[in-house]
Amino acid sequence: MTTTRTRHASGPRERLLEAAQQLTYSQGVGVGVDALLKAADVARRSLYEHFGGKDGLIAEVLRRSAEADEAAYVRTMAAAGEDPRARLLAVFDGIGEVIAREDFRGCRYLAADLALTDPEHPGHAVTRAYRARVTGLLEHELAALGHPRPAAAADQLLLLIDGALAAGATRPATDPAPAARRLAELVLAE
Amino acid sequence: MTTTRTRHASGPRERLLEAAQQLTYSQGVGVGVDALLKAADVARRSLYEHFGGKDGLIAEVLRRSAEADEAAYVRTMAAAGEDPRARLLAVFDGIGEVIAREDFRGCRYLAADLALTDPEHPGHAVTRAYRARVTGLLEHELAALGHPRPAAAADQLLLLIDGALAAGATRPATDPAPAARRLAELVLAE
DNA sequence: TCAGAAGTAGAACGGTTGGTCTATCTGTCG
DNA sequence: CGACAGATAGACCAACCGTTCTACTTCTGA
Repeated sequence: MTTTRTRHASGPRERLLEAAQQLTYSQGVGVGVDALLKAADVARRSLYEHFGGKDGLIAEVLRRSAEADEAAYVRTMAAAGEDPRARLLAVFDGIGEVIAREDFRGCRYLAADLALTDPEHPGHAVTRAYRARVTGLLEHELAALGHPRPAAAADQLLLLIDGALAAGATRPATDPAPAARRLAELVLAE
Repeated sequence: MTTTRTRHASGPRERLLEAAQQLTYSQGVGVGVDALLKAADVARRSLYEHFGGKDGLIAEVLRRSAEADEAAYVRTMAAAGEDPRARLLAVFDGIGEVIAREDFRGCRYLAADLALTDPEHPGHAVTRAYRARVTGLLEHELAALGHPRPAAAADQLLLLIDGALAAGATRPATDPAPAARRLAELVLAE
C-alpha cells in the first residue's frame, strides 16, 4: 500500500469532488464553501491547494459530471444494440429514467450556465465542450442512419433533450420523456 | 393631478419593480438588495414597506413578467390572423425574435426555478401558474384546429419552447427557433 | 394649519461569503 | 533519526448578505 489514510478511504481531493458534485446539484453552484468543506470533511486549505478556489472546484466538478454523463449516453446507446435508430431512441428512454429519479432537479449544465453570471467563468467552457461532445455522439448515429442533414438533426435532438429536462424539472406530471421521444422519431424519419 | 413626484416620474414601488425586473434577469435572482435599491434610486425602507422583503419583491417581479410575457403570446397570435395553425407557428417566430435580442439570457422562469433552491419560495407558485396559462393558450388553439389530443400536444409545444429557449441561451449558433418551429409543424400535423 | 402618511438617508444588526494565514499533526521516504 | 510533503483545525479578514431601526424631510388631505 503506497498511501494510507487514517480517517478516510479516499484523499481530500476526491472527497471534495464527490461532495461538491452532489451539493452543487442539489443546492446549485451558489452553495457556500463552508457547506462543501463540512460535507466533504476536508480542511479549508485543501480546497485552495487542489483547486485554487471555489471557481476551480466548480469547473472541475462540471468536467467530472460531463465525463460521467457522456459515458452514460455511450452506455445507453451500446445497450440498445446496433441499429442507429434504436440507439438514438434509447437515449430518450434514458432521459426518462433520469427525470424519474426523485432527486432530479433539472439539467446541471443549464443550471450552471444560468447561475454563473460572469461569462468568463471557467465553468462555461466546460458545459460548452460537453454539449459539443453529446452533439457529436448524436450526429455520428444520425450519419450511420443515413440522415440527410445529421448535424442539423443532432441539434434538434439536443433541443428535445434540453426541453425534456426543463419540462421534467418544472412540470413532471406531463411525462416529457415519451413526448420528446415521439418527436425524436419524427426527426429521424426525415 | 392626484400625485406629484419631485424627483421621479413614478413612485418608488414602480421604480423598484422595473429595476428588479431588469436586474433579476441580467444578474439572476441572486442580485443583492443593495444593487436593486441603487438601480431604482429607492430607500431601503421602501422595499420592505411595499414587498415585505426580497422574496416578496422577486415574486412580484415574476408575476409582472409573466403577465407581460403572456400578453406577448396573445399579441403574437393575434397578429398572425385567424388560422389556428398560423397562430401557433407564429409563436415560434416570436421565440426567435426573443432569442435574437442581444440581452437574451434564457428563460427567466426556468432560471428562477433552478436558482430558488427552497421549494417553498413564493416564486415557484408564480412560474407554475404562468406555465399553466401558456399551456392553456396553446391548448385552446390546438382544440380550434381540431387536434385529437390538444392537452398533450400543448405540453409538447411547451417542451419545444423550453428547448428552444435553452438552446438559444447555450448554443445560439444552432438557430433553435426555426428548428423548434419545424418540429411544431409535425406536432400540429398529428 | 397641522396631523399623518410616505419617502429618504444611513447607521447598525448578526450572519455568511470566499479567501488567507499560522500552527500543528501525521505519514512517507532518504 | 530527521527532513519534508500533505493534511487538519481554526483564527482572521474585508466584503457582503437581508433585515431592522432611528432620524429627517416632503407631500397630502382633512
